[in-house]
Amino acid sequence: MSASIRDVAKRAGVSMGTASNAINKPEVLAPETLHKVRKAIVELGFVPNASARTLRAGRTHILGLVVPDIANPFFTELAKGVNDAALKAGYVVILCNTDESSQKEDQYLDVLTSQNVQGILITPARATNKALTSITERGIGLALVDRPASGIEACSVAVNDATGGSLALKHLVEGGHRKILLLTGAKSIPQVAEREKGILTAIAALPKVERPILQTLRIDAMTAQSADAMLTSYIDQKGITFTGIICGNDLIALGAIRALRNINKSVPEDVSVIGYDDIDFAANANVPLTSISQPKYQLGYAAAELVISECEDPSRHIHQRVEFQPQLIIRQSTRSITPNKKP
Amino acid sequence: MSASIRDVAKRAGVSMGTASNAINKPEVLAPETLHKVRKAIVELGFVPNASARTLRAGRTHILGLVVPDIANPFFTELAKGVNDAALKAGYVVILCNTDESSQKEDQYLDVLTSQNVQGILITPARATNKALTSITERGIGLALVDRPASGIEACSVAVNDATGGSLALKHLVEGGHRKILLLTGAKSIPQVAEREKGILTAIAALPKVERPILQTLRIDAMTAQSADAMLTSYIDQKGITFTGIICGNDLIALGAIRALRNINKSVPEDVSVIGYDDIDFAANANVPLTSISQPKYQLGYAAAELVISECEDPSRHIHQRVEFQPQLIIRQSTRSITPNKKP
DNA sequence: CTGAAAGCGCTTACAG
DNA sequence: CTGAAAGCGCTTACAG
Repeated sequence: MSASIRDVAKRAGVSMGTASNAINKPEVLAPETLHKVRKAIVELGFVPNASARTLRAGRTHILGLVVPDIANPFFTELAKGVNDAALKAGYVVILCNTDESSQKEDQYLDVLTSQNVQGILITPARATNKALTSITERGIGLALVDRPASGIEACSVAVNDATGGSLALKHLVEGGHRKILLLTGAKSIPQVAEREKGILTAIAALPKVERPILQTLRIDAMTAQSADAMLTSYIDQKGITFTGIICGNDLIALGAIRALRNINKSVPEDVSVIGYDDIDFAANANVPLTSISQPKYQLGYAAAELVISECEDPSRHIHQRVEFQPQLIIRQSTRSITPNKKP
Repeated sequence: MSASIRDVAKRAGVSMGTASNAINKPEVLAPETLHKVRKAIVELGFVPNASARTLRAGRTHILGLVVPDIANPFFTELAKGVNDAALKAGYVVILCNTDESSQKEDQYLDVLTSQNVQGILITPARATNKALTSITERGIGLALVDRPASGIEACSVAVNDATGGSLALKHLVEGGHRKILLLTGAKSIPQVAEREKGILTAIAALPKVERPILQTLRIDAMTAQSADAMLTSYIDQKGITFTGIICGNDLIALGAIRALRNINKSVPEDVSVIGYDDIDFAANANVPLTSISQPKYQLGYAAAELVISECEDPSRHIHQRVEFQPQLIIRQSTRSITPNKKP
């Protein structure tokens, strides 16, 4: 059997209470006593039993992270942020992958509840989930990630997608592009819709002479394959009626570049392509991708901090909405087509 | 405060022990008693406290998954497999990302221990970790993932890396390649060493005339960037002294292709390149990658099943080593340079 | 600064 | 079939 705090106390020649204090409130102990206890802890390889601790103190130090697709690099990075913030605060996180299924989501929410998690971080599969309210009612901390909290008493951490869309558009327009293709997914995806709104707003704000013509091509799945196939057939029918493409994400951008290459068009010489997300691979692609970067890691980190602060001091906690700003990362997949514009 | 089993007992007019039995061993109760207790449970909305239960009964239904880098698509897929298997069996998994740091690994191992996880799945950062033995000694189930168990009493699930290396080599040799560069990481990484062994074995088994000359270039990090930089300077000094490259993983392959492209060499026309892992992106790269595929998801799923079976019935459990076989996936980054060889 | 003692909520032998 | 009691391992007032 593994050592208990009783063994530690015995070995160090102190009481259990003192041994406990050595771990939880080292500052109240005399240095010598502390040293003795620590020595005993090391020698015995003592690890506190979390269940006992929880039972007494009422805190599990467990968080739940619920995401639609952990295979998506976006969520992977986010998960890393959550993990690091959690570890730093002495929390641990249970990972729940829902495959975009609301049913699996509810199932996980139940499991997390029965595990007495102190907080839950979630990017809901759908716009709303009524199960979420019962979470907060049970006194479990909650934070919405990559989606602003709407109609729910909770913290949220998100990135401004409208700004992101506008950044992409402005970059192309400043490069002299006036015929732009928007290659993206279904409008029912909140992020897609929001970015589109940003693009339209940015166009409206432009002086008339600079306003580009915007075509939109929606693809079924936000993957490279889908983008490649649909762009190819689009060009087949219409020809290349644009000088720049704004993509729904980096995978789509990569697919678009491949489609163009297959018909012997190169990027950025013939067409400029801009992605979204700035996934790790974007910088390492054959044509390093210009993209809109989102602070994925920070998104997770901030959300975890928020939930943890709620767990630590629920009474003083105030729900907040944190919003990050996306950032334009210029690499080699876009170029200016305005001759002699800048000095 | 939420109701405790004491409240239930009081309300039902029975003892706590009887109330407990109503939940855990309903068959030993008189039907009437059972009914009374159940009624009280419903009326009070009683939910058992998992920590108390665990403290007494000793099972948390929590698993820990420790990986070096969750951002690596290989481990992401693996994690999905683990999660799915766990959910199916009513377990939940705590994700631990070590960033290849042994220190972080030990830290997580401690946290998992103190959380009383019932089992741990781990791909250790280094060849051995003495902390692992103390895990099994504590009665925590253990499975080594993507690494055969050596010197440790535990289950393991791995892919035969020697076979993988040999598959890669044979593919190039069959394509007529006789000058091959092995572009990989440090030999201290078990997988790297094992694949290399497979390559050498395969060479030795070849008829003398077919035996290729093998050069080896080791890079610091198994990333595209590192591969690009080091291959570029290697070629700078020696020129292109090979017709094919076997890479340590797909990221390296992607970096190699970029390096070649920068000096106007194309793949596979000038040089054939073969990757390893067959990550999702491999198929969608600009030059779709020939690669050695590993059953990532299944690796995780199988390992989780093994650990869970150990948790469920430790006495009857027998440690086993599961080995999967890698598979050659031929795409467009390699080609045969033997003219008129095949009909 | 340290120790003795109560108790977190539950389960589990053990009597009866 | 049911109840009284011990105890899982820890933390936390409370004395001293």
